[in-house]
Amino acid sequence: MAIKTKPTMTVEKTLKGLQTEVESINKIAISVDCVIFGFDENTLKVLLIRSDLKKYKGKWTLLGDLVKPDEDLDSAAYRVLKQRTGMRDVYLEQVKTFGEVGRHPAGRVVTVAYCSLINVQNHQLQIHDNELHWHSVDSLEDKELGFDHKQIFETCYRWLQKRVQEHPLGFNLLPKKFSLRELQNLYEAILNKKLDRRNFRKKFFSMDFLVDTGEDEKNVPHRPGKLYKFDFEKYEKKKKIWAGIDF
Amino acid sequence: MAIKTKPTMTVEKTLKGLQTEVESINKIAISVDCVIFGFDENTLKVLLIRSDLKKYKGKWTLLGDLVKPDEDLDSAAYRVLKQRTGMRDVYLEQVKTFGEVGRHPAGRVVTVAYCSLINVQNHQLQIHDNELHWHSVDSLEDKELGFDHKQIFETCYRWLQKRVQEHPLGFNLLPKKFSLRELQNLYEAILNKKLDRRNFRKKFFSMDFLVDTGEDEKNVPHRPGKLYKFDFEKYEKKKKIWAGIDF
DNA sequence: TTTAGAATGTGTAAATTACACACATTATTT
DNA sequence: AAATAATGTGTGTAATTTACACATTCTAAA
Repeated sequence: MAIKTKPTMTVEKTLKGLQTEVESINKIAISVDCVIFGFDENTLKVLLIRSDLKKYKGKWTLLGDLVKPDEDLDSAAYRVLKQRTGMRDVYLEQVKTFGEVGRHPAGRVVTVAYCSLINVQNHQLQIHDNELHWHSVDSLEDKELGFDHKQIFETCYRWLQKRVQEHPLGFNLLPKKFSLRELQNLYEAILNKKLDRRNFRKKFFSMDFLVDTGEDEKNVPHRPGKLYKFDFEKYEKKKKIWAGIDF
Repeated sequence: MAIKTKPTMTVEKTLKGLQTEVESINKIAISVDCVIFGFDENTLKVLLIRSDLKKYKGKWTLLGDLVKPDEDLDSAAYRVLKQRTGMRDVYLEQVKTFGEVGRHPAGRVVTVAYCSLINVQNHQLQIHDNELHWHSVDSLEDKELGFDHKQIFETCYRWLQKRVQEHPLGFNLLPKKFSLRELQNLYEAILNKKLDRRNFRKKFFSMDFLVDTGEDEKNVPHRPGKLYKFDFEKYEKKKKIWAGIDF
């Protein structure tokens, strides 16, 4: 290909000059917002907090905070998570950035949305704020959220629905050891549809990442199922390259 | 689930107060960077420009700019694209945000990466900057880019490879009317592997979104192929819900 | 202790989809 | 007119997905 070009004066910017430019223009703040999913009572839930902003008084919002000047984006998201839930070592992944001019009433704030998956069983006692609550994903359908957080939530939820079918994220929502019924309940809750039990089992067994712990469920009012754990190491070694055109 | 909670003093922030907080903290600038793909001479290419920063003199970089305080992120990306290539109505989608503390030498700059796909044929005369050039994706492998742009490019390229198999983006890289060979060449270039011609055709015909224009290729030194166009409207109506657990 | 209930655990046949593969056709060029 | 080079099409096989039913095991209640 022949691109027609003509020489131009190239103005070389100095580091100093650009620094000034940066400082003069940065009237934009940046924040992170976490869509924190949990799975409990066979229901997919999201952690929300009451807005501390008068304008949105009474409205539920995602957990978020401004990013500090010397802080990585991921670290900021992680900090929010730790501060609000007391949890460490949780699954956290960036999903999308929302930056419409009018999205925040206090001025220009661009926010980076993160999706987090936590195991509610291990950590339920660590939440100490009265205004922090789990909401079933279903119940959000007709709930208004503050800011553009409804839109952010929906983006992250759709992201999760797709992602969970291609990567083994779901296990982050379960205890280390889980029964296949629990796993299926989780997938049914996330995807919001019934799955065939036998085919579901076949699918997961054929992937060959589930390890039989030798233990059974305890305290269930019926025949206990076997408990499995997910072999992340084996998965990392064997994971597939995506292939196949399909739309 | 019973979350143990205790009442806390909730400090209600006023809009004014938060505004001050935002202003005091916003030492972070935000930019957009565009990974602009084109397809020419059966090769996937990326549009790069010479860094205007002394530190990266001589290095190629992505096209980007700081986001203005009163400008949406998407608009900023679109502006960069229009300014540098003179093109309108192009495919543009946000991919990921990069915000590590040390990523920019001039200070803290968080950048939102966009992927753009353009039809080189329609627009090749619009590029007027001598320091703006197409680089084959292959050739980037052993080229150093300025800033963290190599990483950004790689993220966007992998994103494209996956995305193009699930959504009809690819057509944005081709003329409105194209032969199946061109389409296959495109996919082979993006995915960097040979595909079976018959199965490729079968696949696309069975999706039933290709419309026979009745025209043939012109000026080819062999039997001309039929020209097709993609029926985006039909696609929008019929598009599938993704299904199938697989990892 | 017996029985009813409820969930676990397993196999197979049919249908669909993916893959490998070969030859006749059509236009161009010499 | 013949050689070349790419287009255009079909079929058999393997792999995957889907639909579907019954015996087993443990719990809880009678």
